[in-house]
Formats: sequence, structure tokens, C-alpha cells
Amino acid sequence: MANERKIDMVILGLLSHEPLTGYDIKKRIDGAIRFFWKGSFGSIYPALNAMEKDGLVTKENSSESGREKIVYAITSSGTAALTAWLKDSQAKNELKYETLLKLFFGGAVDKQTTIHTIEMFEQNVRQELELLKRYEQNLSRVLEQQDHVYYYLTVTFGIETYEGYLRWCEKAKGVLRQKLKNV
Amino acid sequence: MANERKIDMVILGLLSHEPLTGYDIKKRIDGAIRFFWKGSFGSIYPALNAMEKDGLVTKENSSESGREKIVYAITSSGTAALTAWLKDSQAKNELKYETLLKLFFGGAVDKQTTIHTIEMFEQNVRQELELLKRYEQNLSRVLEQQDHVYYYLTVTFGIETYEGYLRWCEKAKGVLRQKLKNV
DNA sequence: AAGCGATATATCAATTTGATACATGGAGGA
DNA sequence: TCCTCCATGTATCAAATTGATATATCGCTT
Repeated sequence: MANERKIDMVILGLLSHEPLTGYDIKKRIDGAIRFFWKGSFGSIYPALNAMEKDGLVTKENSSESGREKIVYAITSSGTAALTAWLKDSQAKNELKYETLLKLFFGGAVDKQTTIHTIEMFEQNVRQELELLKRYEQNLSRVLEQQDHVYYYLTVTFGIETYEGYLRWCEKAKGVLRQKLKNV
Repeated sequence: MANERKIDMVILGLLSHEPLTGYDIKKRIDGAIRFFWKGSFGSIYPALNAMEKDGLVTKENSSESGREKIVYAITSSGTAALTAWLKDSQAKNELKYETLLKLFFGGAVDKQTTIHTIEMFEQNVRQELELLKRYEQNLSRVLEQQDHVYYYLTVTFGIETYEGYLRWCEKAKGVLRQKLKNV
């Protein structure tokens, strides 16, 4: 088999705070979580159905506020599964950077092309970094209060990482431009 | 459809340097490339067959040195496909860090557990960083000569990133320990 | 009343992973 | 010489996931 469904843990983690619809879950994932994980409807809805069958979450049809929808809540089995996963300190961290792949094979094209690829990457990182810094500011205000520490730490991870990326971009462009002059 | 096969580009990139068997390709990917991309036999062999059918690579059975094997070489169409991809400066960069996911949902378990997860991450990063620094040393010697610049730059990317990770680990552990005292 | 974007659920082909199966070559020890 | 182990080498499969698409409703604005 290809792993156990990690999307299950994302969903359970989110449901441990509040009951949500599949659509809500997708929105949460596309929010703060998207910096280090992602999920699509094509995995969310099947996972919800499977977990409901396994008793990890409960389904509840609701049409109170507006249209018909299915609200999911975590069960005690679900909480158990979540904490069991959290207590396992092993974690698979995976990077798939197409920018680096293009850089690695940069020898097959001219250097300006590679520099441009780096610049596109840089631009994107700059944008995301700005967003992360806004998050950090908002979070640092409410940090003393609740469980926001965990959210805050994932944000600072992103900031530290992205600032490293930008430093690297400068260096990399410098190296390539130097090389450009030599040849 | 779920994307165009990125594994094709990895394979073509590798074949642009020298003809290789599927097994060779896997070894290359598990070497330097594994820091920013990966690939398994389950994607490599089907991709090779598909690309052979499309004329991007040529198959050649060989049994010269020892056992029977299939050596693949890139064609001019393959080179064209590779450079077309390289010239497109758009790139999808994706991160899937289970460590951060566990951190994000850390509120559901005690803080020692989360600290331990960070420590496991830290240990792994430290190991990889050591390896990357060895690569860097070896590469910096031959840097002036050939196309090693591109390889070198992916390595320095890793080093810059991993050093950022380690700085963050220290901070994160500090924040959590502080929190631990307060509560 | 019409149009539009957000809400909401669901499914599908294509891609990829990770595991597994199977077979041969060569190196080294008994 | 024979045996065992490991690296080489090709291949396939179920499960997970993506990204796209289909379909329908709600509420707001014009």
C-alpha cells in the first residue's frame, strides 16, 4: 500500500477544534496549513466517508443556516487515532521543488534562462514571506493566551525558511552571473 | 488529469548526460536529487516505456558487461521536450512536512511530545546537513571546470535551508519550554 | 429577476508511492 | 568447488493524492 492516509490526520486535527463540513476543511487547509501540507476535495470527501464508516468521525446533516450540508465531528476513537499519531515522533518530510530540478539540469539551457527561473521563484517566495510576516504579527499579540503557540511556530518556521531562500537566491544569481562573464 | 509526468523531465535530464538503465536512474535520483525530488521504480519504468513509445528516448538491449539489461538514451525529441520544460520559468514547489503538521496540532498532546518530535526532526536535519557539506567541499574544488555549478547551487540551497531549520529548532524548543514553565 | 460568486458534495483519470515479486551476476568464505 | 549473500535489474499492484470537472444551491448586487 502507499502509506496510510495522512489526510485523515489533517482532518482529525481540524475536527479536534470544531465540527466542520468537507468544504470548511478544504478552506482551512488552503489557509495556514497550505505552507506545509495540502489536500484536495478528491481526498477529503473519500477520507470523511471512510472515517465515518470506521467510527473516527460522525456525520450530521444540517440545514439550519441556509443550504443543506454535512457537518462532521470527531469521536473518541478519532481523538485516540489523532493522539496516537502525534505521539509517534517519526515524521516523513518531503520536498518537491521543481525550481531546484530545473536548476539541477540548467546545463542544458543558457544561463539567463536559469537566472529567470530563480527570479520567478524569488518573487513567489517574497510574496509568501510577506503574508507569513503578517500572520506572525497578528499571532504574537495573542500568543500568551492559548494554544496559538503551535500555529505561531509553524509560521516562524516558514519565515526562517523563506528568508534563507531569499539569501540563497541572491547568492545563486551572483554565482551564475559570474559564470556568465567567464564564458 | 493529474499533471503531466514530472518524472519524465527527471529522466530526460539524467539521460541528457549519459545513457542509463532504469535501475541507474533510480540510483541517481536517490543520490543528489533526493534532497529536492524523488522517484520510484513504479513511476520510472512506466515512464520509460511511455517515452520510448513517444520517441523521446530509445531503448537498447545490452548484455555486454554481465547480465541482460535495457539501456535508454535521449533522442532529439527528448532533448527538445527537456529544454522546452527548462525554458518555462514557472515551477511548482511543494512542501509536505509531517513534522510541521504534528506541530500544528500539538495542542492535542503534551508539550514534551511535541518537543520530542522537533528533536527527531533536528537530528535528521543535522545528519543530512553533514552530508550536504561534504558534497559542497568536494564540488567547490571542481567548480571552475564544468557544469558542476548547477549541482553546486542545489547543494548550497540545501545547506542554507537546513541551517535555517536548525536555528528554528532551537527557537521552537525554547518557546515550548518557556510555555511549559508557565503552565 | 437575472447574474454572479461563494458554498457544498462528489467523482474520475492520471500520477506517484511504497511494497513486493522475481531472477541473475559476482564476490567472498567454507 | 559450492554456497550464500548482496547488488543489479525489470516489472507490477493497491492505495493515496492531485487537479479537473460536474452539478446544484444560496445570498447578494444590480
